[in-house]
Amino acid sequence: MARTQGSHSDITGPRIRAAALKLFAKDGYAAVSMRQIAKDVGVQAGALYNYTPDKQTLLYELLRGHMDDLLTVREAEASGTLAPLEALEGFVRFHIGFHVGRPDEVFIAYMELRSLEPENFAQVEKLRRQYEDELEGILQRGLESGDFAIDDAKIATLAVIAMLTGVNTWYRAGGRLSLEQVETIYWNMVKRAVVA
Amino acid sequence: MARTQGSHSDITGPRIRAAALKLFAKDGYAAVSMRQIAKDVGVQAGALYNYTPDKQTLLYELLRGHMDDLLTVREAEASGTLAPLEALEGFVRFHIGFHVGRPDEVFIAYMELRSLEPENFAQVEKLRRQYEDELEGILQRGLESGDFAIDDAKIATLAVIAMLTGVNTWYRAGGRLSLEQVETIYWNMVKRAVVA
DNA sequence: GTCTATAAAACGATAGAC
DNA sequence: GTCTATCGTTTTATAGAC
Repeated sequence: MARTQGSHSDITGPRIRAAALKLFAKDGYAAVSMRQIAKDVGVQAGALYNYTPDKQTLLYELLRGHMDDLLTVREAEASGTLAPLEALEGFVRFHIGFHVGRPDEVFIAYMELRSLEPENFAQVEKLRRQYEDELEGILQRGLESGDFAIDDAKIATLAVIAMLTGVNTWYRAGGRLSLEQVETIYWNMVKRAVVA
Repeated sequence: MARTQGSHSDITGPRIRAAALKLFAKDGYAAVSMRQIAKDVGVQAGALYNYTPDKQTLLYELLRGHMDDLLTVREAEASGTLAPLEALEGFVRFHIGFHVGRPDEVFIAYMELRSLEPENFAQVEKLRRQYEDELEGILQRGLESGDFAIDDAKIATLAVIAMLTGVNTWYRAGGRLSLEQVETIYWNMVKRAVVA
């Protein structure tokens, strides 16, 4: 007989977040009900409220956690002492590698920003801006050193990030190209687009 | 006294589509109720069903109409006789100009694809693919003629479109750069990224 | 900590009067 | 063609038993 009641506080919390992440990515925050999340986890809807005060907080914590991960992992890998060209290559390869490894998180981080209430939106937006600022700094340094030839560092930043994040719309592990090959193809395009 | 009843078939239909477009873009299809759309138009919810059989069809017709516009306008402007370089420049400038002029349509065409039921999704997706194929053809021709130096025409297609569509996330008419300047900045980046 | 049960509100869609 | 009224369902969130 399967147990239908009992204490599972250690595992139910993460399972709720995993289910919410998967369902929000597939159907969108507004289209997913708390009952669907509960069913996916294997508990009744009321039990979810032992782990989150409401649905909005559940979304916010997913997006906030994703941005925290992004900045933490990036900080551990980045080096401030590289020349602009090497710094840019490092950023491009990092961005692709990090993002293709977390397709659901990346998808909701982009698609569900508007589902956040204003205060939550502002928090997440600040972190996203912080991430973009690193790339803009690299491009600006390369522009001033003469290594890069771009018309506008801010626009180039947004253009490069849009191009790189687009990988997630088609890349699937196990396809005809390895991750390293994909990184190299995109790095070649970025390099040619901005390097003098 | 404002009239509260009467016949307005000529204008109510377009007003419903305009309101739905605006609200879907702002809050997302699933988060917008028929009552909200009706309120924005200035009619009662029941009246909407004189113009659309259901909410899903309303979304489908918006997305379908946008893709039809895109392909129709593009067909009128495109020329099959240009050399790869000129054809590519024409595509880049067209894409940016068309998309920044229709921010709400572009936004829902991308964000609400998943809100379409399978048959509707397939229809819209086919048109999107058709649009991408023109760019892929230009890049493939340039690759074969030796005008372009890219690793993979399909990936370059997706990379260029992702980069160009990203303009919509930040461009606003009346900002510090004119549309023509923005087009030129992006064309410079695309040109350098793919031209041999 | 999870269950069952339910409160209170909102939803998509329809019926019938005018 | 639009209105009012409503049906039947689903929603988020809570209360209280275990």
